[in-house]
Amino acid sequence: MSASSEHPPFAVTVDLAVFTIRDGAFSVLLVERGAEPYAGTWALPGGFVQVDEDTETAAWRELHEETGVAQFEGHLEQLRTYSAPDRDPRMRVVSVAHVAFAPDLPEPSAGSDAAEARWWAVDDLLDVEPGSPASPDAPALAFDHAEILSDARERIRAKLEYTTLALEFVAEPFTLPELRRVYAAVWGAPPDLGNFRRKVLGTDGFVVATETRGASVAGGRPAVLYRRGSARAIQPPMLRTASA
Amino acid sequence: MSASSEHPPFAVTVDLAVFTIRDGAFSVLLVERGAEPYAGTWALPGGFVQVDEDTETAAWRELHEETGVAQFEGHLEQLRTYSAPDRDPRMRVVSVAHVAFAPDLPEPSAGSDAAEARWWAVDDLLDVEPGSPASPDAPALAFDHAEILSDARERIRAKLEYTTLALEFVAEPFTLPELRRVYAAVWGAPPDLGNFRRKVLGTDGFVVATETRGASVAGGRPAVLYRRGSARAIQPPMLRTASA
DNA sequence: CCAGGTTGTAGTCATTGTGACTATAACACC
DNA sequence: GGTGTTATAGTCACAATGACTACAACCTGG
Repeated sequence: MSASSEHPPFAVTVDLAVFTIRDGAFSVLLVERGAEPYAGTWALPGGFVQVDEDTETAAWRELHEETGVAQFEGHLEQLRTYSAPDRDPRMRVVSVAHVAFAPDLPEPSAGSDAAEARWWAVDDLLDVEPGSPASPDAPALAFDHAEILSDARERIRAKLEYTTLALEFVAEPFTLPELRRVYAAVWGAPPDLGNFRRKVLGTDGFVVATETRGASVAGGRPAVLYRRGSARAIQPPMLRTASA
Repeated sequence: MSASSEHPPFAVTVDLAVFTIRDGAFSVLLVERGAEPYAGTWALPGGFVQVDEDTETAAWRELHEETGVAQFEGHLEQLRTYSAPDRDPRMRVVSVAHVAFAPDLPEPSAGSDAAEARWWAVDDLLDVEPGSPASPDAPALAFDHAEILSDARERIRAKLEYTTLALEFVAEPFTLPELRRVYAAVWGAPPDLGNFRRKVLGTDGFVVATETRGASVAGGRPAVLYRRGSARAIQPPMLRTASA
């Protein structure tokens, strides 16, 4: 890096898009802001990075603080960094956004400073197609969090195609229809039933069958129970089709 | 974000992995560091982000300064952010790495503070497979730049599969064999000749044929000249095969 | 206890795309 | 004009997919 004479001080934060599936809806955790700016509006959870942390450590820490879940079972990865000079009116802030996934989590305890925290259906916050807020009673998100959320959703939609990331959204043991509902929730439409089964079962290490089978849920035939396999990639990918 | 009492000051930098194809080799621009730390070693170009810039603007600015090319024709995108607490011994630095592509560029003028700047074949700096430095006379890179470079290469290798990004490495007009050499250089082995043509020509908007054809280069049949098309995605992707 | 709705599982078939080839065309140079 | 080199065109078997149909296993209500 150049020996430019000035290196202005920045504040570095992490923002978290924490996703889960709740009642069949692809949902994200938001906190209501208690302080200015944007007091009273909803925002992605996050916080300042400490001096001795990298951003991923900070993200894990904030995740535990905000969700109150000590044993967070799930996945966390960096999304991208947002650095528009005017994105925070108080000071010069650069935010490293992260994405996290988890099976259905309990309703979160209100965080330290957050007035409230709750799950929101993503489709109520964003347009179905990537764009600006849509739903009438949807809250406008603070800062550039609508953009972050939109980017995060697109990242997940894409990753479901070529990774086994959907497994992070289900608790073991699970059934194939349960796993399929993850795809349906994230993509907005379910993949074809038969083709989905063929693909999942045909991909070595995607899921591991157990001997047992669950109880019938809604009057139908009970489904076989599975556990997560060790495979992380789906090759060739399972594409979301335009139709369904 | 939480109202944590402390928000320690960080320096924010951008690091750039600028790639081109030189003499058939996938190459990256490095600068020799003139100042401590790591004086005398080679590093990715980069610099501090100014107060009124976002990181992408800073990356473009540094790119112009380092390459001396005012009219940089190419593509630039964010890679990811590196934030290990000890990555810079002087101070707490968070670096947002970017990746840039360009057709063959002139040998760069030495930047402001850089003792020297030149192109290096990426395969001389990194192991062929993602990992640590390999080549015997390869310079060890400063900071965590070997990791950044490795991540950048993998990003590009992957993006060639499902985007038309390879077009950014060739100057118009170009021939299909020229475009194929881009894939060969980045992937380490050329895609099958016939299948490559079928895929490129069969993807609407990848390339646009011109009437003219070039001169024979090495005693062979002259190839038809093409221009970049408007398509940005390749669907389904052109996969790099294990064989070639 | 049987009928009918509901859900999960198994298999089919035409179509598309690919990997691995072979054959032919158009040039340069000797 | 032959020979080497490079570009272009086409073939063929195989893998994977999208869109289906048929069947199995469970529930509940009459």
